[in-house]
Amino acid sequence: MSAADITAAADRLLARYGYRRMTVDDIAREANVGKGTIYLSFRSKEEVILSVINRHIEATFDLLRKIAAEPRPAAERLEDMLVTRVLDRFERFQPYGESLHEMLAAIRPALLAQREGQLRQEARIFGPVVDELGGERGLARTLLAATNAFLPYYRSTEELGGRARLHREVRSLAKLLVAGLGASRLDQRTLAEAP
Amino acid sequence: MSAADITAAADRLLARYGYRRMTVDDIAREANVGKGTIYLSFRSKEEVILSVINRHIEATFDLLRKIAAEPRPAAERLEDMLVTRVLDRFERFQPYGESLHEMLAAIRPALLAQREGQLRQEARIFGPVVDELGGERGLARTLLAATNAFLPYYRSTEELGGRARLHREVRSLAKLLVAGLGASRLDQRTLAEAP
DNA sequence: ATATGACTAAATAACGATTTCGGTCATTGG
DNA sequence: CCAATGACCGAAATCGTTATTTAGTCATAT
Repeated sequence: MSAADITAAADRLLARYGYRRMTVDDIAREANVGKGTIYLSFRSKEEVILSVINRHIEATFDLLRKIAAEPRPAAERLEDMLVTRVLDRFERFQPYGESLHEMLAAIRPALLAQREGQLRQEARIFGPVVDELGGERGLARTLLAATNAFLPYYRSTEELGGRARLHREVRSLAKLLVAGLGASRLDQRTLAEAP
Repeated sequence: MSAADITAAADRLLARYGYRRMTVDDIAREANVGKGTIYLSFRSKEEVILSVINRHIEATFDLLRKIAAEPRPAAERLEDMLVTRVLDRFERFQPYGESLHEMLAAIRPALLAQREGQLRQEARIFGPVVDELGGERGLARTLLAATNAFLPYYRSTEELGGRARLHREVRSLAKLLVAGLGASRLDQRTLAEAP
């Protein structure tokens, strides 16, 4: 029951103080539980942080699934999904400010360990919509790779520019990618052969 | 006359020892000049490193210009340019191994300061070829953004996987982007309106 | 002029003393 | 009973200080 409470408490503290100056005792106090209680739900402090991050990522995935199921042309849905993938993540991690990178750096190995699984999961959300358009199986992964450079994980918040600029750039890219997907349906052979 | 020699010497040392354990005295010894001589051509150690990096980047730009000028269909040229942009950079920075990131981190501010200019320069190389295909002015920048996630600057060498995998992924993305560009020519309006 | 390397100030490492913090576990109160 | 706790432990971070290294300068030499 308290696992979610602990995660929520850690999230609040992360946004306020950043990773370095958030101790396990702090989390316990903020969540109104004893320190030991945290270790009934999590194996380590790192796992608590990971849980915070994953909650955000899962929330974005939910949004993507919702868009994927909307009754609109697949092209529109796919474009919006790509934009949402980037913008929702941006908005979710914006509050952590520059301390985000300190945090990501601190748990980098664990993050990398699960990144592949998460990409696979995300590809599974995009897959069916890609299917509706032109079909090549691996293209969902390609779409993700193309938009990855806009994620906070890769660029610092300031490098991403303001929300408005990011929105413009990623929208433009999304349109281009969807257009390419549409075209590839007409000309499958060109895309199939990869040296 | 010796500026190039110094840059070359620094490059050799960087690949061998990494950034941290390469002193200005080391560079002077390797280049067979006195330490003071280095400061006749460069304002600081940082500028020497920057010069090493820029030499590589310029070399890649030369390759791109060459491809842009080849007597082939614009679509083929553009696709190869995108692949080359990523793969040539990969091969050039591969030798530095993991010490690359330590180096990039050390001179990050200077790097960021010139990044915008370099992107503009690169966009100017891609621009004409994009024009030949479908034309939208800003799309060159979009193409660069889409392939940025594959550059060593953003991912660690190991995250990029082996050369073969990187090649496959970026080729696939390049084909998709070029296809999209071709399609956008037929349907300009869709791409023009960005919220 | 041009190049140099001894010199200096500043950064970085080394080190031990001290504090902080993640994780455990014997105790407790519901 | 046993889920929850917080005092406790050792490892790791931090600090204050000294020793060493190194980036950058400049008087001198070629």
